[in-house]
Amino acid sequence: MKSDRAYATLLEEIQSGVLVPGAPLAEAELAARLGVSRTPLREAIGRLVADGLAVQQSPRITVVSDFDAARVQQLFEVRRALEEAAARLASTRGDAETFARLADEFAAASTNLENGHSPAATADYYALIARFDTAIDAAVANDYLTASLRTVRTHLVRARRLARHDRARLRASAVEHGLIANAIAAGDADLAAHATHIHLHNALQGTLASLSAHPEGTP
Amino acid sequence: MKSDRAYATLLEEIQSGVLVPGAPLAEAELAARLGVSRTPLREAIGRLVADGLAVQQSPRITVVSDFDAARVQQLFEVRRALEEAAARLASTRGDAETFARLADEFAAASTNLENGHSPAATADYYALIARFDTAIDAAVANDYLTASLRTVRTHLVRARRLARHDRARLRASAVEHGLIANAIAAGDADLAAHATHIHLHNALQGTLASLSAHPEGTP
DNA sequence: CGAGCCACGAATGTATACATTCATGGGGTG
DNA sequence: CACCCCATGAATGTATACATTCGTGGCTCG
Repeated sequence: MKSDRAYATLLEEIQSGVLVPGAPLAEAELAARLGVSRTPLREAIGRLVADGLAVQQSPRITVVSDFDAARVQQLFEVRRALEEAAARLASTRGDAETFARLADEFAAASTNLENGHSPAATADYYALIARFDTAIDAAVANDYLTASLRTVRTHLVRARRLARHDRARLRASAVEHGLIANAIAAGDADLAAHATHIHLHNALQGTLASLSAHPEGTP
Repeated sequence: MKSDRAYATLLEEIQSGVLVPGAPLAEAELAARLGVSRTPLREAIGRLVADGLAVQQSPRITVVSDFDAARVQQLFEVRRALEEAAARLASTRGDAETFARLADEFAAASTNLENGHSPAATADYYALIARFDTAIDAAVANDYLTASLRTVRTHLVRARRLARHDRARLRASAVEHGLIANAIAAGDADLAAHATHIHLHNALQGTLASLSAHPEGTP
């Protein structure tokens, strides 16, 4: 459907920063630019508002939602709550084999990220995280939790772009994910939850540090 | 706006059970019944889908989402994660005076629910809970958490309707809420989180018990 | 007699025309 | 000269007309 394509395009533009926070989402202009009529475009904007990626600034003006360091902290408060719960539930319900294999992949990714600047290594790593997230969702088998996590992950993409983690942080992240995956594979809910807590603490610290280092610059 | 009214009406009908799980949301029929054209009605249905109250069963058929005991358990898993986190954050950030006063109101509600069958007492109690939720949201000051909790609360209304708690359960609930409010007022995050955990455990048990007692009957 | 295919219809998806509201700017008046 | 009011327009909100797709029913052929 055209409304799906319009939503996907606008989502990508917001996540990638083409549409910056505060940018107005004017129907006529976007409809012309995306080559659809206003009807499917309105539907796309409605979904963005439901996601929290856009907000109705005034009754007639919809803009891209704000996203700064304070918002990142708020996002991680929710992320901690949901991912710790998910890690606990996955430990009880998940398939040990699946998560043991993912732990191995995280170990491999950790060493792979050590070698020089393979430009694809970063993308590969994020793809691995996406597969890990999918495995968590499947293990937890809770539509409400999956839906809430989907929203968090959608916003998280914006945080990743702002932060631009260095290679060292990514390598540490891989190790931390390996710990979580192993804990889930072992069925140790407390360990999985605590490992998740540690990981999110480090991820938040790294993100905030990167944010204050390059507030909006390009280096 | 007409789309807002259509959304509010359909939301109310799903929450109250007029529209049962699996009921198809046909655009033409609903548009005629609600007295709006298909455009704002489509927007309303889109919002229901975003809330998870409706699902696209097939590419062309949207129905009211399922809701049974298993779903209630899933919902409470998310609710536990979010409300425990919210209780902790409110303990740190909340205004002690506000929550001390709410604790008093819960105490009063508890005794008020003891006296005979004042039919308005139940409605008053749910209104008090709504004010408590609002106070939590204000104290936490986290848009992402508030948004996630809003979704949970929306679904929770369906659970309440299925369960039809007895007076004793409501009285116990008031006492439990009083404990949470006092813990937040005292700034004791652990106590608030644990009191929330206990409350949600009891609320889930009560709901599931009521559900298995009257699976769908009218007594 | 059964199975498969075609045609028709009813539904959704999209585009566009119409209504409405809010903002802005210009003109008039105090 | 400044302030207020009204008019004009550009935006959104709504209705409707058009396009498209999927399902169903009946007909035909094996």
